[in-house]
Amino acid sequence: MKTRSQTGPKPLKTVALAPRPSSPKRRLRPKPSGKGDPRAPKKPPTAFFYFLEDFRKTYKQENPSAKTMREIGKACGEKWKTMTFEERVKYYDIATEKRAEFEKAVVEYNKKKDSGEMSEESDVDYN
DNA sequence: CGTGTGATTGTTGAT
DNA sequence: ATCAACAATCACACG
Repeated sequence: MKTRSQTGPKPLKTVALAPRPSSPKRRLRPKPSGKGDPRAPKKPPTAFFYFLEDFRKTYKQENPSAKTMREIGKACGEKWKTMTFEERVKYYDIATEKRAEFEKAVVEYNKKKDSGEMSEESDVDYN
């Protein structure tokens, strides 16, 4: 948290890493110009991400020289589609549980706000 | 030195 | 119903 304005936004995208046949800039991330809630529950990883977590380990073992997620991501996505529903269901189940927990966290998060942490910057821990 | 970018799909909120 | 944004992660580029 610091130097965000100091460093300034870097819209410079050096694509020298990987050639993009077509750059479908899918989603740009507009920076929250407003404020971010420090205790706002973030979205839980999707089933795909859990698969990634497991896949990364395997990929690293077979390819210790694995560069980064970008390469793994593609490999994962390709394999993910080849996986049968039964195999994917395993990860869906995990994600589903996490989502339930996530929703619960949101409720508590709202409670804290109701507690009195509405807009004062007091660093009091209500834990 | 710090941070933004890119790539993957799934989930969710908003309109 | 449909779009857009964000979730983890890591090498690399830029100021």
